[in-house]
Amino acid sequence: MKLNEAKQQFISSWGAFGTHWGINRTMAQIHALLLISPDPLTQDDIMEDLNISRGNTNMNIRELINWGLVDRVILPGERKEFFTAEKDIWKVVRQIVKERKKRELDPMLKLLDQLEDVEGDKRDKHVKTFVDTVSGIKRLGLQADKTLDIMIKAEENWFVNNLVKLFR
Amino acid sequence: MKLNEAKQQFISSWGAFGTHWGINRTMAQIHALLLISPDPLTQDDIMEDLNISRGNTNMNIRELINWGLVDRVILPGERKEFFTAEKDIWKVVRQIVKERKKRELDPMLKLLDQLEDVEGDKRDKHVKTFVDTVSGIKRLGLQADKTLDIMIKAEENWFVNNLVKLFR
DNA sequence: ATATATTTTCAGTAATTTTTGAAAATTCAA
DNA sequence: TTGAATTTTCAAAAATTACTGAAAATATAT
Repeated sequence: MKLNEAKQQFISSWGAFGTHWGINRTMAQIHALLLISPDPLTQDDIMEDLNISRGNTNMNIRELINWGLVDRVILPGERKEFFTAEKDIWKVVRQIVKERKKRELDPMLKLLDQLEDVEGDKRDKHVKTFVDTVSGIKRLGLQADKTLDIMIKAEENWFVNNLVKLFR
Repeated sequence: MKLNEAKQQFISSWGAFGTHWGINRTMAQIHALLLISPDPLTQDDIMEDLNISRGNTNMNIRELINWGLVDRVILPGERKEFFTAEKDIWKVVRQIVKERKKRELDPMLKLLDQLEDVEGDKRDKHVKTFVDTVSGIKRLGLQADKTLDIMIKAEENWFVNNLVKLFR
């Protein structure tokens, strides 16, 4: 396969995967493009490569920066801003985990705490099933919380070596 | 908080969380409703509880069945079909992991395999960055694949006890 | 067999999300 | 300062995704 074809494939598939994970196609595609670009790109480079509008490009780059996946780079002597993505995939994954944990898991645990002490008689099966379900989810959520925290701090080698050995 | 209010909260939040993970709101809400229902429900029960149409209900129940999260139940003497959700959250999580792995991770690994042997000179930095990125993702993907396979087979206690002890 | 209850399908509609593009704001060099 | 280059914003349009409801198909009881 030629490089250009492969690049197209990669970008388009990365975009499709993104949509299965609640990430919009364009944001995922911009990320993909930057991942495989050896040098930083400008907004215009990205617009042209992906055939998208300036506004769209701008918004999604900003969002990627918020997620901590892309950095603004100022090149001396250049007027335009450049953008670059972290290339170390393990760092990327940890960053995504960190953000999603903060944005989703933490609030969910807070909610479950409130729901857990619903008033009512636990001998009522409706109350019982509700409380048991909520408690079960919370228990697993707390577990995940701990595990992910450690994962966020871990080095890849540490993770790979230890976790995989343990699980084997 | 009263039970009914708590139920509403739970269902609506579960739906919102779903949308962040590429699952449609209604499907997640039906799942939530069944999770907290002590007894199996009919399509009509679900329609009424969630205020959604028959068609919508039917399609999303079917989808939940495809995901292995909901079962059809025939109650003796009853004409209508009933539906029930697996209540053991650990089983639910394993089932979701299993399905998403099959639907997403496996195809992605297949694609990466193809992209990895793009033709071209690795001294060209464009080729090099592309291949390095793809290889890096593949390496992590294979790792995840192994880990998730073991997780799918694991008992909750086994998982919780061992993993958490290891990570502590 | 026939009638009735129940489930499934799917074309059309509605809601939501994403994208565009032009105007406004900002930055920077001279 | 001024003005050109660049970035940002956001209302309107387009695209995508989800939902409805009625008709068709299927199942069950008499």
